[in-house]
Amino acid sequence: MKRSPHEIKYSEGTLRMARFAKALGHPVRIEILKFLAEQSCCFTGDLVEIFPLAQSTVSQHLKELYEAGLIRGKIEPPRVRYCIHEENWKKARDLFADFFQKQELG
Amino acid sequence: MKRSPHEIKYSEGTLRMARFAKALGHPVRIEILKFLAEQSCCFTGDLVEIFPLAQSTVSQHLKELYEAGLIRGKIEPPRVRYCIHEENWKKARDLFADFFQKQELG
DNA sequence: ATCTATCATCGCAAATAAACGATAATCTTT
DNA sequence: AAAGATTATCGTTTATTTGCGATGATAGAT
Repeated sequence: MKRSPHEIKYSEGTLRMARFAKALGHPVRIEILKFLAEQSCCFTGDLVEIFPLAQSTVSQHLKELYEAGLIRGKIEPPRVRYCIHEENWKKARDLFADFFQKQELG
Repeated sequence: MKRSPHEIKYSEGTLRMARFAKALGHPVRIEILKFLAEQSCCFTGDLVEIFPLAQSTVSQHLKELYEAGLIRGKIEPPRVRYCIHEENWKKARDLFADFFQKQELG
Protein backbone atom coordinates (compact mmCIF):
# COMPACT_ATOMS: atom_id res chain seq x y z
CA MET A 1 0.00 0.00 0.00
CA LYS A 2 1.02 3.61 -0.35
CA ARG A 3 1.87 4.50 3.22
CA SER A 4 0.29 7.41 4.93
CA PRO A 5 2.58 10.28 5.91
CA HIS A 6 1.53 10.19 9.56
CA GLU A 7 0.77 7.02 11.42
CA ILE A 8 -2.56 6.96 13.11
CA LYS A 9 -2.44 6.54 16.87
CA TYR A 10 -4.79 3.88 18.18
CA SER A 11 -5.59 2.85 21.71
CA GLU A 12 -4.03 -0.31 23.08
CA GLY A 13 -7.40 -2.01 23.26
CA THR A 14 -8.22 -1.22 19.65
CA LEU A 15 -4.90 -2.58 18.44
CA ARG A 16 -5.24 -5.68 20.55
CA MET A 17 -8.73 -6.35 19.32
CA ALA A 18 -7.83 -5.77 15.69
CA ARG A 19 -4.98 -8.24 16.10
CA PHE A 20 -7.27 -10.87 17.53
CA ALA A 21 -9.92 -10.21 14.91
CA LYS A 22 -7.45 -10.51 12.10
CA ALA A 23 -6.36 -13.91 13.37
CA LEU A 24 -10.00 -14.96 13.48
CA GLY A 25 -10.55 -13.68 9.97
CA HIS A 26 -10.00 -17.02 8.26
CA PRO A 27 -12.44 -19.91 8.60
CA VAL A 28 -9.75 -22.53 9.01
CA ARG A 29 -8.30 -20.70 11.97
CA ILE A 30 -11.69 -20.53 13.59
CA GLU A 31 -12.08 -24.26 13.09
CA ILE A 32 -8.65 -24.89 14.56
CA LEU A 33 -9.54 -22.88 17.63
CA LYS A 34 -12.85 -24.65 18.01
CA PHE A 35 -11.05 -27.97 17.86
CA LEU A 36 -8.49 -26.81 20.39
CA ALA A 37 -11.17 -25.58 22.70
CA GLU A 38 -12.84 -28.98 22.60
CA GLN A 39 -9.70 -31.09 22.89
CA SER A 40 -8.00 -28.60 25.17
CA CYS A 41 -4.80 -29.38 23.24
CA CYS A 42 -3.52 -31.12 20.12
CA PHE A 43 -0.47 -31.64 17.95
CA THR A 44 0.15 -30.09 14.57
CA GLY A 45 -0.17 -33.49 12.95
CA ASP A 46 -3.70 -33.94 14.27
CA LEU A 47 -4.76 -30.83 12.42
CA VAL A 48 -2.98 -31.86 9.25
CA GLU A 49 -5.07 -35.04 9.26
CA ILE A 50 -8.30 -33.17 9.81
CA PHE A 51 -7.92 -30.41 7.27
CA PRO A 52 -7.18 -31.00 3.59
CA LEU A 53 -4.27 -28.62 3.65
CA ALA A 54 -0.55 -29.07 3.28
CA GLN A 55 1.43 -29.46 6.49
CA SER A 56 3.23 -26.21 5.81
CA THR A 57 -0.06 -24.40 5.42
CA VAL A 58 -1.41 -25.69 8.72
CA SER A 59 1.83 -24.75 10.39
CA GLN A 60 1.52 -21.26 9.03
CA HIS A 61 -2.01 -20.84 10.35
CA LEU A 62 -0.78 -22.01 13.74
CA LYS A 63 1.93 -19.42 13.60
CA GLU A 64 -0.65 -16.74 12.95
CA LEU A 65 -2.70 -17.82 15.91
CA TYR A 66 0.39 -18.03 18.03
CA GLU A 67 1.61 -14.57 17.13
CA ALA A 68 -1.82 -13.15 17.78
CA GLY A 69 -1.54 -14.67 21.23
CA LEU A 70 -4.51 -16.99 20.98
CA ILE A 71 -2.62 -20.27 21.39
CA ARG A 72 0.41 -21.63 23.20
CA GLY A 73 2.91 -24.14 21.87
CA LYS A 74 4.78 -26.61 24.03
CA ILE A 75 7.60 -28.55 22.45
CA GLU A 76 7.39 -32.27 23.15
CA PRO A 77 9.89 -33.69 20.70
CA PRO A 78 9.49 -34.39 18.03
CA ARG A 79 6.07 -32.84 18.26
CA VAL A 80 4.56 -29.58 19.40
CA ARG A 81 1.49 -29.51 21.56
CA TYR A 82 -0.75 -26.51 20.96
CA CYS A 83 -3.32 -25.28 23.43
CA ILE A 84 -5.56 -22.30 23.84
CA HIS A 85 -3.79 -19.41 25.51
CA GLU A 86 -6.32 -19.09 28.27
CA GLU A 87 -5.28 -15.73 29.60
CA ASN A 88 -5.37 -14.05 26.21
CA TRP A 89 -8.49 -15.98 25.34
CA LYS A 90 -10.25 -14.30 28.21
CA LYS A 91 -8.77 -10.99 27.23
CA ALA A 92 -10.15 -11.41 23.74
CA ARG A 93 -13.52 -12.53 25.05
CA ASP A 94 -13.75 -9.40 27.17
CA LEU A 95 -12.62 -7.09 24.39
CA PHE A 96 -15.22 -8.42 22.00
CA ALA A 97 -17.92 -8.51 24.63
CA ASP A 98 -17.31 -4.89 25.61
CA PHE A 99 -17.16 -3.86 22.02
CA PHE A 100 -20.42 -5.45 21.00
CA GLN A 101 -22.17 -4.28 24.09
CA LYS A 102 -21.71 -0.65 23.17
CA GLN A 103 -24.64 -0.48 20.84
CA GLU A 104 -27.04 -2.17 23.22
CA LEU A 105 -27.18 0.87 25.47
CA GLY A 106 -28.30 3.34 22.80
CA MET B 1 -2.38 -17.88 -3.42
CA LYS B 2 -1.97 -21.30 -4.91
CA ARG B 3 -5.51 -22.64 -4.78
CA SER B 4 -6.32 -25.93 -3.14
CA PRO B 5 -7.76 -28.65 -5.37
CA HIS B 6 -10.82 -29.21 -3.18
CA GLU B 7 -12.60 -26.45 -1.35
CA ILE B 8 -13.01 -26.98 2.34
CA LYS B 9 -16.59 -27.06 3.55
CA TYR B 10 -17.24 -24.84 6.54
CA SER B 11 -20.33 -24.40 8.64
CA GLU B 12 -22.46 -21.34 8.10
CA GLY B 13 -21.59 -20.01 11.54
CA THR B 14 -17.89 -20.35 10.94
CA LEU B 15 -18.06 -18.53 7.64
CA ARG B 16 -20.22 -15.81 9.11
CA MET B 17 -17.90 -15.31 12.03
CA ALA B 18 -14.78 -15.27 9.87
CA ARG B 19 -16.44 -12.62 7.72
CA PHE B 20 -17.20 -10.45 10.71
CA ALA B 21 -13.76 -10.98 12.18
CA LYS B 22 -12.06 -10.04 8.96
CA ALA B 23 -13.97 -6.78 8.87
CA LEU B 24 -12.87 -6.10 12.43
CA GLY B 25 -9.29 -6.93 11.54
CA HIS B 26 -8.20 -3.36 10.96
CA PRO B 27 -7.92 -0.80 13.75
CA VAL B 28 -9.50 1.99 11.74
CA ARG B 29 -12.61 -0.08 11.16
CA ILE B 30 -12.90 -0.83 14.84
CA GLU B 31 -12.65 2.88 15.57
CA ILE B 32 -15.28 3.64 12.97
CA LEU B 33 -17.64 1.14 14.55
CA LYS B 34 -16.97 2.51 18.01
CA PHE B 35 -17.78 5.97 16.75
CA LEU B 36 -20.93 4.74 15.06
CA ALA B 37 -22.02 2.91 18.18
CA GLU B 38 -21.67 6.11 20.18
CA GLN B 39 -23.24 8.44 17.66
CA SER B 40 -25.70 5.85 16.50
CA CYS B 41 -25.14 7.23 12.99
CA CYS B 42 -22.87 9.51 11.00
CA PHE B 43 -22.00 10.66 7.49
CA THR B 44 -18.93 9.66 5.52
CA GLY B 45 -17.64 13.20 5.74
CA ASP B 46 -17.64 13.10 9.53
CA LEU B 47 -15.24 10.19 9.47
CA VAL B 48 -13.03 11.81 6.86
CA GLU B 49 -12.58 14.73 9.25
CA ILE B 50 -11.78 12.49 12.18
CA PHE B 51 -9.28 10.16 10.56
CA PRO B 52 -6.18 11.33 8.70
CA LEU B 53 -7.07 9.27 5.66
CA ALA B 54 -8.11 10.14 2.14
CA GLN B 55 -11.82 10.27 1.45
CA SER B 56 -11.54 7.34 -0.89
CA THR B 57 -9.84 5.28 1.78
CA VAL B 58 -12.53 5.97 4.34
CA SER B 59 -15.16 5.12 1.76
CA GLN B 60 -13.44 1.83 1.10
CA HIS B 61 -13.39 0.91 4.78
CA LEU B 62 -17.07 1.71 4.96
CA LYS B 63 -17.66 -0.55 2.02
CA GLU B 64 -15.89 -3.38 3.83
CA LEU B 65 -18.01 -2.91 6.90
CA TYR B 66 -21.11 -2.68 4.77
CA GLU B 67 -20.36 -5.85 2.85
CA ALA B 68 -19.61 -7.70 6.06
CA GLY B 69 -23.06 -6.64 7.18
CA LEU B 70 -21.99 -4.61 10.18
CA ILE B 71 -23.36 -1.26 9.02
CA ARG B 72 -26.23 0.14 7.01
CA GLY B 73 -26.14 3.05 4.60
CA LYS B 74 -29.03 5.39 3.95
CA ILE B 75 -28.74 7.83 1.09
CA GLU B 76 -29.68 11.37 2.08
CA PRO B 77 -28.44 13.41 -0.86
CA PRO B 78 -25.87 14.47 -1.26
CA ARG B 79 -24.73 12.51 1.76
CA VAL B 80 -24.95 8.96 3.04
CA ARG B 81 -25.85 8.24 6.61
CA TYR B 82 -24.21 5.15 8.02
CA CYS B 83 -25.47 3.33 11.08
CA ILE B 84 -24.77 0.09 12.89
CA HIS B 85 -26.69 -2.79 11.39
CA GLU B 86 -28.33 -3.75 14.64
CA GLU B 87 -29.60 -7.15 13.65
CA ASN B 88 -26.25 -8.34 12.35
CA TRP B 89 -24.52 -6.63 15.21
CA LYS B 90 -26.41 -8.85 17.59
CA LYS B 91 -25.69 -11.84 15.42
CA ALA B 92 -21.98 -11.07 15.57
CA ARG B 93 -22.11 -10.46 19.30
CA ASP B 94 -23.70 -13.88 19.81
CA LEU B 95 -21.30 -15.66 17.49
CA PHE B 96 -18.26 -14.26 19.26
CA ALA B 97 -19.76 -14.80 22.71
CA ASP B 98 -20.55 -18.44 21.97
CA PHE B 99 -17.16 -18.94 20.45
CA PHE B 100 -15.20 -17.55 23.34
CA GLN B 101 -17.34 -19.31 25.87
CA LYS B 102 -16.30 -22.71 24.61
CA GLN B 103 -13.07 -22.81 26.50
CA GLU B 104 -14.60 -21.71 29.79
CA LEU B 105 -16.32 -25.04 30.26
CA GLY B 106 -13.18 -27.15 30.12
C1' DA C 1 -29.03 23.60 -17.91
C1' DT C 2 -25.16 24.37 -14.94
C1' DC C 3 -22.90 24.37 -10.54
C1' DT C 4 -21.84 22.44 -6.05
C1' DA C 5 -21.40 19.17 -2.53
C1' DT C 6 -20.85 14.59 -1.25
C1' DC C 7 -19.68 10.20 -1.92
C1' DA C 8 -18.46 5.94 -4.69
C1' DT C 9 -15.63 3.82 -7.98
C1' DC C 10 -11.54 3.22 -10.94
C1' DG C 11 -6.78 2.49 -11.62
C1' DC C 12 -2.53 2.21 -9.75
C1' DA C 13 1.42 0.80 -6.45
C1' DA C 14 3.10 -1.44 -2.51
C1' DA C 15 2.40 -4.55 1.16
C1' DT C 16 0.49 -8.53 3.16
C1' DA C 17 -1.83 -13.05 3.09
C1' DA C 18 -2.56 -17.79 1.55
C1' DA C 19 -1.23 -21.83 -0.43
C1' DC C 20 2.19 -25.22 -1.96
C1' DG C 21 6.54 -28.19 -2.26
C1' DA C 22 11.11 -28.52 -0.72
C1' DT C 23 14.36 -28.08 2.74
C1' DA C 24 16.11 -27.37 7.39
C1' DA C 25 15.90 -28.05 12.29
C1' DT C 26 15.31 -30.85 16.47
C1' DC C 27 15.15 -34.53 19.33
C1' DT C 28 14.73 -39.86 19.83
C1' DT C 29 15.93 -44.11 18.69
C1' DT C 30 18.87 -47.25 16.64
C1' DA D 1 26.99 -41.60 13.90
C1' DA D 2 22.92 -42.43 11.27
C1' DA D 3 17.95 -42.80 10.64
C1' DG D 4 13.18 -41.51 11.66
C1' DA D 5 9.48 -38.62 12.98
C1' DT D 6 7.57 -34.26 13.39
C1' DT D 7 7.30 -29.59 12.66
C1' DA D 8 9.09 -24.99 11.25
C1' DT D 9 10.93 -22.20 7.74
C1' DC D 10 12.21 -20.83 2.95
C1' DG D 11 11.15 -19.62 -1.67
C1' DT D 12 7.71 -19.10 -5.00
C1' DT D 13 3.22 -17.96 -6.97
C1' DT D 14 -1.22 -15.90 -6.90
C1' DA D 15 -4.73 -13.26 -4.55
C1' DT D 16 -6.17 -9.81 -1.51
C1' DT D 17 -5.65 -5.65 1.20
C1' DT D 18 -4.48 -0.89 1.97
C1' DG D 19 -3.69 3.41 0.52
C1' DC D 20 -3.82 7.37 -2.74
C1' DG D 21 -5.35 10.67 -6.49
C1' DA D 22 -8.44 11.20 -10.23
C1' DT D 23 -12.71 10.58 -12.15
C1' DG D 24 -17.67 9.54 -12.19
C1' DA D 25 -22.35 9.63 -10.33
C1' DT D 26 -26.29 11.78 -8.00
C1' DA D 27 -29.37 15.00 -6.36
C1' DG D 28 -30.23 19.67 -4.55
C1' DA D 29 -29.39 24.60 -5.47
C1' DT D 30 -28.60 28.43 -8.68
